[in-house]
Amino acid sequence: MSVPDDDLLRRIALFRRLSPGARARVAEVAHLRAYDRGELIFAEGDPADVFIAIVTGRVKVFKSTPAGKEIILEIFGAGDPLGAVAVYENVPFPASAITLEPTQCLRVEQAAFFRLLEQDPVLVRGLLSGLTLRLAELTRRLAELSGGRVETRFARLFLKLCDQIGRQERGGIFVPMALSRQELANLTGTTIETAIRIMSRWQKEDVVHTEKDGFVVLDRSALNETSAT
Amino acid sequence: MSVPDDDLLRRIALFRRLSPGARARVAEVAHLRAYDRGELIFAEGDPADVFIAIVTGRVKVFKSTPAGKEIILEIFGAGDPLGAVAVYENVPFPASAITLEPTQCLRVEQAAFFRLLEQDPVLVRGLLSGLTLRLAELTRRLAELSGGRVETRFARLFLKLCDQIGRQERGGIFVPMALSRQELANLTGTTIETAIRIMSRWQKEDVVHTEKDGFVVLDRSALNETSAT
DNA sequence: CGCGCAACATGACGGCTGTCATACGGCCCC
DNA sequence: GGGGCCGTATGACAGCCGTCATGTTGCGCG
Repeated sequence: MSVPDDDLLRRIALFRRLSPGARARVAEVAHLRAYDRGELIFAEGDPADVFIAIVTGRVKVFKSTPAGKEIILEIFGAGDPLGAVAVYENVPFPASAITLEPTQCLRVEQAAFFRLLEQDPVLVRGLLSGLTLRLAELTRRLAELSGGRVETRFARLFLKLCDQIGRQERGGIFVPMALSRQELANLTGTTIETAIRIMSRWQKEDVVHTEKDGFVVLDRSALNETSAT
Repeated sequence: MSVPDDDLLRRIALFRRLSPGARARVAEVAHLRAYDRGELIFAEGDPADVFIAIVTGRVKVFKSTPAGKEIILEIFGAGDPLGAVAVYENVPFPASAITLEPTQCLRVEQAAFFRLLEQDPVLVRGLLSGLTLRLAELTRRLAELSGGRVETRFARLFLKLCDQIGRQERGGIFVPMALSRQELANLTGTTIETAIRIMSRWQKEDVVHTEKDGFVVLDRSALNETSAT
């Protein structure tokens, strides 16, 4: 654990708008921590005694279904906060978080986090804004999950990935995120076999190619058609 | 539209904890409005220029899926706020709201609502708490929707209704909420036909009976077993 | 190099469930 | 009373998709 500098704090959405003085106060109580790929940051039910934000890397937040399978609620990247709400409301984490890549996180102990919130109403407002976005995203996914076919959900997932992190590269749109078939299945609420079947067919039909470090979307219009079904 | 009294304001969770003086300020800017059953309060995409809270009655909040069907996100009752986040963030309503029964709502114009928020940090904190609960509920439903069978979701829905508003009555647990088959389908993310099939079978097997003004759960243990599948 | 493990791949099979079609009872309104 | 509409009910049928089973490929490791 080391002390973060101001430049690093500015990378976190929640702290970016703070005055330099306020960020200095944050720096005093924040600690950096590095995680390996696949490392558990917190588990569902753990007491939320620390606020966490991602500096570099990516993290999947997931929840176990009553049947014991897991469903990925969201994939967070640099700048996103983790479990902010749980800390604020002092309730256990409602989901688990595991790194998808080597990841650096910024951590603030609960008591110190509360002191920061009291001093800066801007932070509370920031929390509310972030929550709003998540809520909208979750309702969208809820509407999507119900009733559609799995292939439709896959198409929409990849279209979203393209828009968020895709770059024109390798003869298509390269999505630099390595996700296993199992993780794709958990993102779309299906089984690994179905995920494999769809991805295999798309590989053959040159719609989406799987590579070591991500995916290449070759036929975006095909995805658009499928997503409209 | 009429001016609400303090007793009525205390029924709304968000205002209950305010000081009497603060509540008086709320009363000055709030208006009451009555809705018939089945009346639209606001529609997805409408500008969120008014804060609304339910005084009496029940309201379904729903969203349209890409395929054009509707899925009920939540059913709100007395004391619950409606679209608070949208007003706060000044974004269009992300979903629609329609009354399930004759309903009385309290309305505060956007500008006045912002002034209240500035004067009372307690209100902001209250908004955040409410959001947290909704977020948790939505993630739970998201996990539930993915992968389970429809009958399982029905069982869990009725178990939840029992816990929330059920009373020991009519030889079972009476749930005083009249929901059509279509609404049951929208709550569980299925079609009306499947909803009818399940409810018809449960009627024959004396698990759940449908009545004019709600449902009677006769065999709670059967629901428990089904929900475990 | 052989072993073992994890991820990926493919086929068979069955059932849940969505879709289509039809019918019945209650209610409002003319 | 008759007609139309809405909600409920029931059956036939197809197909997606979950489950089970079996192979293949790639990688780390001794």
